[in-house]
Amino acid sequence: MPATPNKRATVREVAADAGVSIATVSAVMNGAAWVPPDTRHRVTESIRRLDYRPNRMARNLKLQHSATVGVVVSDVTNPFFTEVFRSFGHAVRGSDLSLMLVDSDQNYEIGEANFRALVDMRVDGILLMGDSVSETTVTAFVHREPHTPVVAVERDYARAGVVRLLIDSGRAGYEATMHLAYGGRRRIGMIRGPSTGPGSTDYGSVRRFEGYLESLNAAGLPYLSERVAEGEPTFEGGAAAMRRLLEGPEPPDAVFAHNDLMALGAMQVLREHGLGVPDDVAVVGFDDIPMAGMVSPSLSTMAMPTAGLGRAAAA
Amino acid sequence: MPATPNKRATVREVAADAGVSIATVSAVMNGAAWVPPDTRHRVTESIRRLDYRPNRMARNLKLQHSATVGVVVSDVTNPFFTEVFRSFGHAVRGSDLSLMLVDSDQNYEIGEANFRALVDMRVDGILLMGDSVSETTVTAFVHREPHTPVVAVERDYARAGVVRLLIDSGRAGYEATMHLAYGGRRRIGMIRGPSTGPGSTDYGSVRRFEGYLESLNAAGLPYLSERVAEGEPTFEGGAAAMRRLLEGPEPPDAVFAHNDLMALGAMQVLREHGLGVPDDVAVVGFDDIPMAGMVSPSLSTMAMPTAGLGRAAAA
DNA sequence: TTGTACGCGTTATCAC
DNA sequence: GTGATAACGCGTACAA
Repeated sequence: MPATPNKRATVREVAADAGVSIATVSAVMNGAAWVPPDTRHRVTESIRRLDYRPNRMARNLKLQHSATVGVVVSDVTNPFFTEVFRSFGHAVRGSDLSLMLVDSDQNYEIGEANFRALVDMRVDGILLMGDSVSETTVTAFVHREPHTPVVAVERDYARAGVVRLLIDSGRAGYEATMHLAYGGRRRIGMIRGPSTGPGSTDYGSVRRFEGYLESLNAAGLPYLSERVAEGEPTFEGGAAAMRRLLEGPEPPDAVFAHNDLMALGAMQVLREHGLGVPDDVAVVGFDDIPMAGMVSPSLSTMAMPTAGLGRAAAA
Repeated sequence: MPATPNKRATVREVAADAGVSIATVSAVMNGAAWVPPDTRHRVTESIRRLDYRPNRMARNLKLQHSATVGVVVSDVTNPFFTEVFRSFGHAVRGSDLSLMLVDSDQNYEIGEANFRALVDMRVDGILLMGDSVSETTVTAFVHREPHTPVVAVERDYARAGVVRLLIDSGRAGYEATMHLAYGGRRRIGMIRGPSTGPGSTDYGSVRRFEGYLESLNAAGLPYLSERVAEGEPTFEGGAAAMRRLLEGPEPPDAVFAHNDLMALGAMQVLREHGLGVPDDVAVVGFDDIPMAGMVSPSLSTMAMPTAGLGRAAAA
């Protein structure tokens, strides 16, 4: 281990130690080719000995950027989001920017704060997952800072200049429901995401529901409002919604859930009620999180992550 | 929406707009009590109109801190970690510091890079979850910067001055195994975490195994090395380990897994092999992630998160 | 080739 | 009460 001084070294100290000027040190740090080998070596040695690391705040301030892309996610607990985050990380591996994740805990207020914090920190890009920052905030930012790319997953910031990564939720919802209808199910219910508050403006939230409706119609099945329950896009939200569905006079024999987390919650409740899955009630999820493979039958959709997100990293 | 100039406003512009000096603007921003109401109002108005937001980089540079605590996690995909992260977030809610999560993707190199990035960014605290940054790195940092608290979850940085949050893994491992023995199981195997590379220095990794051994001994059961398989602390790691366990001449009739993710992976494999859980093979996990409630029988341990972590936030 | 002086946007410390 | 001004640490023209 080096001499470990009590205070962190600055360029100036390194320069003094190496007997050169700060300009030279900076040149060495940035790998300028025109520094004489012996000088370069002396500087490198001093850097090592003093364990010098450039102050990132000062550097960022000067350079006007942070070499960082911020990711704000509405629910860090949702495996789908962490999975996308992970593949996004793979996509930017190699480029020297780092990824920072902030969690909004399903809360608009926190989401906004997170977004602003990222902006104030001069991140070089922002990735939005789930619904936790308002359209007006994003629009205002994109308008002011057209140079920093903003990409949103499954969220349709219509009027803003943001890159949108969308699954064809309408079609997927249609097919999921159709799959159930072909399976002979007649009382197909749906557990949908929030239609108000955080999550309500998710692209998928409305699209998947629309797909469900269309499918019902195509299959000649009636739409009954008591067959649809909504809730937070979480395990608990799905469980609560399922409970409500079970309270009706004629409980569904199949359920299409907004996402896998909700589907899992629903299955939990069904099991508690002694109902067999899929014998008594079939359940179809959405997102294809790894955990989905653990339970009986669960539809797999979605295909975006890595590929589409790698593109976003380019900007 | 305000006038939205193309460039972000600085203190100077606000000062000019309000007809005061930058010192006054700064005073207003920081809520200094001695600014006359009318002046304060004029400044506030300018701030609003110009949509001024202090440059966080400059602020941090001056203040020598970031009002941020960094969390480096070895596997963002592990629900246990995100769950702890979430409760940590709850604990610091209210205080005005923000949480930033970086993922090491089960990789020492990335983990080190993440750690350094956080350090260079002058975070006010670091939370380490899982094993992805070496002891020497942490020790060096703590030695140099004794003022910034470092807390590690389930990782024993013995010689460093870091706050350690540990579950009594030895005891839990003992009890989990004992539970299986009482249930009449004789061929109790274990799927343990890595004994080398990332994860190998996890406190729990060695402790849980020790607990398993002690329990075996206490129950008068033999320890057979072919009953123990190790792997990465992931779903896939658990699955692969289970497969290896099944290849032996006398497969186990019960398995204690290092964590829930591995336990889930093991159950998946058992199901593939047509083995009943827990009839043919009982499985006990560790961590009590929400998903654990989805499957047949799964031990619940651990109790730390919010409480213990709130304490760390204080520093 | 190397040294120097200035700017990045804030905050804090004095004079006025 | 308010306004200059000096840091904070780094990058970089520009001058030597």
